[in-house]
Amino acid sequence: MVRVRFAPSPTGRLHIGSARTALFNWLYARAKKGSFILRIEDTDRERSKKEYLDQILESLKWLGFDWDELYFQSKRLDIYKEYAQKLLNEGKAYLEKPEILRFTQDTSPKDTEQSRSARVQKPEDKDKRREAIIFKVQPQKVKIKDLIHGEIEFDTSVIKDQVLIKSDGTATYNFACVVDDGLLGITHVIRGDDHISNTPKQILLYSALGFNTPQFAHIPLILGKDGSRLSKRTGATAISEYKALGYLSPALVNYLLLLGWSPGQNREIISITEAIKAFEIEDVNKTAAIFDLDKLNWINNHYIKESPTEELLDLLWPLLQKRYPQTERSAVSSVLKLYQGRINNLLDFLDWADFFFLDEIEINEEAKAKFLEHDLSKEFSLFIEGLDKLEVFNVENIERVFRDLVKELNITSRKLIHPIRVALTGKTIGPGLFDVIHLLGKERVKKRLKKWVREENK
RNA sequence: GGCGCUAUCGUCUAGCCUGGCCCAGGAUGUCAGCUUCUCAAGCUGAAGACACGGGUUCAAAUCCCGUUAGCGCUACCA
Repeated sequence: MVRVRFAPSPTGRLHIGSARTALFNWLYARAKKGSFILRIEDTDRERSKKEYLDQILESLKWLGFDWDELYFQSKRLDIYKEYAQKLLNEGKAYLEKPEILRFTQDTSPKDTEQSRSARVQKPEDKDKRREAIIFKVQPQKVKIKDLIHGEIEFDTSVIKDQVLIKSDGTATYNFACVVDDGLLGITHVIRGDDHISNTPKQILLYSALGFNTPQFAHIPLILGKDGSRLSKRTGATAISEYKALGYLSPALVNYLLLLGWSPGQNREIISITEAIKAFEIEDVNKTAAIFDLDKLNWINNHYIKESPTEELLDLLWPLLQKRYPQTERSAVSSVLKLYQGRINNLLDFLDWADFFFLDEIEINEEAKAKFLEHDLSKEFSLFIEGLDKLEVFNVENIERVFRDLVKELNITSRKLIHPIRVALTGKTIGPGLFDVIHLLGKERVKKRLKKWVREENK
């Protein structure tokens, strides 16, 4: 029975990279009909926050990654101590006073003056601090058979003795991780590339503790546009941000799937159910991938285009109410339909279709200069007259009125179409003009056109 | 510094294990054309890559060695 886990720490929102780790774990569990376990690594009291926990859980749900079991490390502190004590009793670990380490260890390049002083305890804490429990690292060769990278060999003689329990009584990441993975019977550890170097330390711990060592699969990291680690600087990084921007969950999952894995047959669009069938962890790439918003947009556009309008409206509705509170839901559907396939995300719609929701539209200055600079009083008045005569105000009739008028005036249709669009929407881009006129309704169209008719013609 | 990971179009990738079908396929993005009332979509086309250097071989993107570059770890963070 396959048992995998995803172990986020609630020190921030769910990151794109973490989400992909979660995805591959979840996918593997579902593909192998195993269990997907969620473990919250909240041992760092200072940085762990309830709101982040809620956010992470919500994001995972939104993406559709349901979990079978849930654990909190903060509730397992005694267990870690117990196992550390066991190693102590067996002579595999020893106690050490906090002071000693501080002055013998400062050899790493990143160990600046600042981080060093940050680590030094405050004098008043001194008495409260107990000795740390340290694991004795035996020099040996450790071989990992990584499902993605193949065989990796480490010489543990270059690894320092590892702290198991810090002098504040809490467990370190590497120790808590191994105790939990061992106790929870994790069979496959699927995690980010950046943990490869932690693996030999953990393997030593597994055997010292008498646990079975799980299989490892280290998936590559996701990088930002500039090739550095994905950070705020390079764009949105949290899943919740993409949700807020109006990206569809299946689209985002589809995109994440394509990052480092390929379903074969040159397929780009794949549903999660199909992915479960086709997924093999061994097929995951070894190379770090750059997060490309253009392609995400393309995929999202595709999913929006394919979605039933009503379903899309369900997703859009909360955003819409926020921006245009007066709107009636039943009126939106037909507008949205015209924009499906034109927008890359739901937020685009709110911007592009604003003229439909606002009474006073904002006219783009450039568009105005280009299409409304000369007097169109005559054309607009005649068009309004034509519309007024219509018994049935539908797209067909509107177009007929327009075509007749153009013929009568002996001008090309584009000479009039663009100015009317700008007058009605404030923009040069948008859906077909006759659809727009029909959607806005006769009264609003007349009102907006009349604004451009000079007094003497009214 | 030490240890480790990685290296195919700008980007995501197929091919690599099992050398020839690859003067490297697809997608996205870019550019051009068609369509058209604009935008988007759609269709057609163009440009665009095996990091570098050595081997092995009749034959190398694919196997071997080296170099370079990027990244990770090297914490009483996770």
